[in-house]
Amino acid sequence: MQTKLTKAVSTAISSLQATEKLPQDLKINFQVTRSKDKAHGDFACNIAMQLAKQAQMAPRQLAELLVSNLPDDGNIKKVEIAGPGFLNFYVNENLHGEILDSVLQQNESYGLSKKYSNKKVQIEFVSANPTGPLHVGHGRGAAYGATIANLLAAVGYQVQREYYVNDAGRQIDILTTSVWLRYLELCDENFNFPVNAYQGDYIWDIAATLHREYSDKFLHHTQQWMIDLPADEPQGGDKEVHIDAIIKKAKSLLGKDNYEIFAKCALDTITNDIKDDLALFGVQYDNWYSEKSLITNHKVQEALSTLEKNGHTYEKDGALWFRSIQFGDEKDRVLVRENGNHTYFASDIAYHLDKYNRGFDRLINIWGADHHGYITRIKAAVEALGQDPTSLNIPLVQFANLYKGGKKLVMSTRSGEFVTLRELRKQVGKDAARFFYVMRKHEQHLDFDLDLATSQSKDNPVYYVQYAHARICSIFQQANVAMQDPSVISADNSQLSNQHEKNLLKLLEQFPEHVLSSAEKLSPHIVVNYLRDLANAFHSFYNEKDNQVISENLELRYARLKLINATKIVLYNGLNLLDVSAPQKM
RNA sequence: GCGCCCGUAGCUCAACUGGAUAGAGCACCGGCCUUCUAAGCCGGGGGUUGCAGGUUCGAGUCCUGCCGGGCGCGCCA
Repeated sequence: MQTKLTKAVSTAISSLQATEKLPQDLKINFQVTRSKDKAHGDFACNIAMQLAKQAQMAPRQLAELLVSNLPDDGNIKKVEIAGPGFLNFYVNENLHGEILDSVLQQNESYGLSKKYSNKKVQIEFVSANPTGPLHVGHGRGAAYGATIANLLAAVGYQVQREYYVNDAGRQIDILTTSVWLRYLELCDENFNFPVNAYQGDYIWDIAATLHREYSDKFLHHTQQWMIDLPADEPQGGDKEVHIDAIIKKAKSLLGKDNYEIFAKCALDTITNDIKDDLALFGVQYDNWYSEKSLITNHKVQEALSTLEKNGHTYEKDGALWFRSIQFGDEKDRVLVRENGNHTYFASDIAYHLDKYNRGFDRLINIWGADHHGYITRIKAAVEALGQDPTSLNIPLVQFANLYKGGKKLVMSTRSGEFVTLRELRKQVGKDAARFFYVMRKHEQHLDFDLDLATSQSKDNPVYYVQYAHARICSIFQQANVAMQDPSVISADNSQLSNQHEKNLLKLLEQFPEHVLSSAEKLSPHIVVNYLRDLANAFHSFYNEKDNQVISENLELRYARLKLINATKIVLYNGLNLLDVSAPQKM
């Protein structure tokens, strides 16, 4: 309908231009939008105000001219000129509730569209370092990413969901060494556990697994590796230097193969834990991509060669640099260090090149807000590789602050002080957590009140929507009618005439638009807000005594069953996009 | 110091990317259950959209400068 009206207005302009009532060279950029207020018709158009100056006419006068030149269209019932010069359209849509037939017919696919069906998108999210369990901060990225993926799929995209596993680099060495040290403690060795090692209990668990399997096989007495060790922080030393020295000792004492046993066990245990955790959170991935594989498959080398070949690099101070200033970055960046090791940035470039080589039209990286300084850099690299940087979107997800007892909780992975995603899910349930996380704009800070979320009370907004769904199911049960009953399917839509019913019809019709804009703006909260509106419209309808669905009047009864059946379908489809369940009973 | 994000009702957030009288939930006050689930509905109070300018038919939204909060500025990952 919106596009029809847009076209009608355009035609009016052209015909006015043809008769030279309007100048030829107009900058035209107008919108037809749904009116917020019923008094402003169904749709509103701002064209007259936009063109007033260019046409050298008063907006209202221009509006009248436009109205009289609108093509004859059966859809338009009435046009009013209002306010400063809005065209308010009253349209002949949905007068008889035709929308219900499409909803029932399309059922689970109502709301889906094919607008982007020729596009392949990859969405990479969470990608937390596999050095510990996911915490509530990761939860937001997980919920947001999974929902975005659902939304993009709903508008036709072929979607691949990917997790980039940072299984290379120093943090993995720290992890491995932390496990080994805990293992030594299980062998009854005594020493001060380094402050910079991972402190969480899960490290004990991994160490215990290895100790059960190998007993004291990897035991090296403390005296062996303590000698010549630089002091740790509490002893007035540098914690980074201290841990690096222990890593070095661990590698040499254990030998490559045995060290690898610790590394692999730690990595596998944690990665599997993350996989399980996400799966229980309703988040499924199509691909887990290993950072290490980039190195073993020489992809980092390839990416660097490409950059070098295109003249985007130079050597300075013994290091290889990327000329990112040329692409708008504030300074050039190191790719290969003086010591010959490539930087994380270099492998990230290789990773992105590989993504493009896999044939995606569009890439979406969901990052935590603390990575924002990294965006220009990676986009610069993408451009230097000959790709269009606008095909890479990087929505930033702001942190979720946790509150308990009115106090903000401070979290840190290294110290092991954090609330895990698993814990949160156990306390509030998957549905509430998923819903809560995407209720707000992603670039907005989110205050997660644990007391509220765990209260299982009516304050929890997810219940409101689910309750509407459950109520509808219950009515069908009371009426003892199947949702697919022919009397429901073929019920007479024109029975539905009061304000509550019309409201519902209007909202049902808008669902596909909201899914579309939610997907295009990468903003799940649009769907969330829509579902709340729809649930509200249903609850209002339900509470009106005159709206008793199970009415003595059978024609009316079936028409209303049809109406609430369509409402149920849309509630279900909407919740499904959020991976939130739609219970039959509550 | 430089850069990015944010500032809207007592609290948590919307506002269709520049549109008409800035809307919801929570909290507060008052109504509605012998009739399809009261985890619900209806009504009410509550605002100089951080401050000051600017751009235009029109600004919460855009530009400038302040104030306040978050984050980032490594040959770390």
